[in-house]
Amino acid sequence: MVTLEDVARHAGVSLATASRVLNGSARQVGAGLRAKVEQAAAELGYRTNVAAQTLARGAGNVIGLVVHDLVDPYFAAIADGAVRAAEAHGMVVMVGTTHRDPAKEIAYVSSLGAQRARAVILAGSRTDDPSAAGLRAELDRYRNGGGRVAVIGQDLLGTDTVAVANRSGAAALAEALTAMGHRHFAILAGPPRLITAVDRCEGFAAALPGPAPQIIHGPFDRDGGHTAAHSIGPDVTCVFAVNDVMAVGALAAFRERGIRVPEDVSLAGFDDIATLRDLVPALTTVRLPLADLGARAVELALADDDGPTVVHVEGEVVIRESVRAR
Amino acid sequence: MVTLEDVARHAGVSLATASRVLNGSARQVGAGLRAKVEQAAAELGYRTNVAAQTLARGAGNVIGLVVHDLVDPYFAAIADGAVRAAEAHGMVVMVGTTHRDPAKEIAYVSSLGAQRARAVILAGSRTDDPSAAGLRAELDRYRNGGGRVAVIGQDLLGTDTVAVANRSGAAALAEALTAMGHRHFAILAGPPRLITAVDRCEGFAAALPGPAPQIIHGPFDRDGGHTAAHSIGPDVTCVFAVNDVMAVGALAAFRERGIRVPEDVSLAGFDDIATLRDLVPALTTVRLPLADLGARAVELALADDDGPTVVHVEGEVVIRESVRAR
DNA sequence: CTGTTAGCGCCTTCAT
DNA sequence: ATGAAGGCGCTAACAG
Repeated sequence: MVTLEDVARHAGVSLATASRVLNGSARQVGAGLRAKVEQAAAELGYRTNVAAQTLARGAGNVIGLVVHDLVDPYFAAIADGAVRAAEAHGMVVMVGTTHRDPAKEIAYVSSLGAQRARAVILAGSRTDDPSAAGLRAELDRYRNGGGRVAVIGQDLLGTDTVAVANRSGAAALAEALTAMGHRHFAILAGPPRLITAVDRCEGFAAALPGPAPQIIHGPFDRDGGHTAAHSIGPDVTCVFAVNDVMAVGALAAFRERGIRVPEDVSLAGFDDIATLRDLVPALTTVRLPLADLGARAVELALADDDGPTVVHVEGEVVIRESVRAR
Repeated sequence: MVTLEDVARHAGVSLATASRVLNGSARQVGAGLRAKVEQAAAELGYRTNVAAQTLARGAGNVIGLVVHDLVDPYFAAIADGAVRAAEAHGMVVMVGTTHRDPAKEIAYVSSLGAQRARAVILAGSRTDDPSAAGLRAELDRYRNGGGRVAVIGQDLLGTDTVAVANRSGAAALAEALTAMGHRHFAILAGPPRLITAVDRCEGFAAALPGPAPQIIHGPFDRDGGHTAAHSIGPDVTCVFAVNDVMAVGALAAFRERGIRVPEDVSLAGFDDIATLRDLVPALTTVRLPLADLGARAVELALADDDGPTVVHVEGEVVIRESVRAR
């Protein structure tokens, strides 16, 4: 491994000069020496040792991203946006997947702290229960060490956050559906303590003028939607799944039972997952700028503002074939 | 930031002892001191400084993963497997997305070299053209620096590789389709120089007993399949898209033109993307253990064998509704 | 503008 | 089993 010192010697300059041209920011080196150094570096095949650099500088160039599941297109899209934004800032991202295990989430934050990561981005909403205390403590520790934290979802950790307007988005969807003549709804509501799910569910229900909707809880994924769909009451004309992936599960369940969408029942989701755009019937949903969410979180975490900043992101109702007017 | 030295002082032991307790491998420290150190570390909230550790040890704990696009479920699944496997080895994964830009691929490998990454995993097949020379050079440099590299796809870089049996998988599919009575095929073949695409296309074509198939080139993604599908000849009874995502595009194109699948034409893909499992009609395809691909690549790269190891992975033909017997 | 010189935090022989 | 001391490769004041 060739070191900076090798380069300096080879170029006949001091270590400091070599450092300045190869890594330093303010370019205060004469053109002659600069060229010599650059050539020497090229000839020797020098590579910066990031570990040494990080140690000396006291700050690294990694951004940590913690998601539940990369296979879930929701998180994949967020990760994509985050990676792009990080790259634009000359940072690299380290991803951790928790598969919904709170302990792993904590472990990742801890690990990222050890890496002296510049920032950590948490995607996937925190569940409302006490186990979150551990995470909170770990995050505080991380921040005390000088790290920045940004959360995608809701503002409840007192950090920078990209807040998704789940309530109002769901409400807007409810209104659109109501305007199309629907009165009897069922909500595939997801886990009773998952804040994102609860917000969407409540926002939707609260905006309904007619009778209270049937609420069916279950897992936040495809199979959760599939299972929940089996419990839907007979007079329901429109089903709202709190995310697109669940809606897909519901769609499959309906198909299995010979229930046609949208002829027999209308169906709507939330997120507008791109990979699902070719589904038939096309899913009515609330579009979220997923990649943006990730990118903005990175921007927030990297901006050196003082207090926690909260950015609000609205969804947009998109009516497609899976819903039919009554 | 509390350092190891702080911990040592607080525990009344030497720096070396503290190091051995907190990070070293062979545990050669007395129970008494060990306890003291652990308590001190806990009280002070000590966190290993990975950068310092990496510098001192000369080797870090990061594995680099370079993919084209995290939003593509194919890569997302691979990334998922890689992250899990890495975690099992106490490593973390840094992902880079190239969005099919060869220059970015090189840049990432370079960056990972600077990070002294333990290994880099390259997913997404190398294109056959000369621009690959740059990548090759960069990889050699990386390996000369002591890094391991593993490739997912085909064995052509002389590195550890998880080789996907694209040819034989496609051939098996062709045979199955032929056995169902199909004779006139079209292949949505992807880019003419993308090895994975070419192998699948050729493997399929070579296994056909009847007339030569119509071959239509285009991008390797959803829109590529969509566009290519418009050029399909009138007598074709079965279409093979070289990956599932392209098949989805083709499906959409058929739908737009009122061509029914599988009544009017049969359709098959490759990969068996889980997210697409609920498509209607369900896609006939060749199943690949995607997450395994990523995990195995990590295992390969981490195993300290001597020469390059090549692991072969077979696909499995899965017949679903999108194909109908003639 | 360029060179000297301390560290950054940890690991690891080498003695004891 | 434990401690002392020299680096790992780079950056960042300080001097010239």
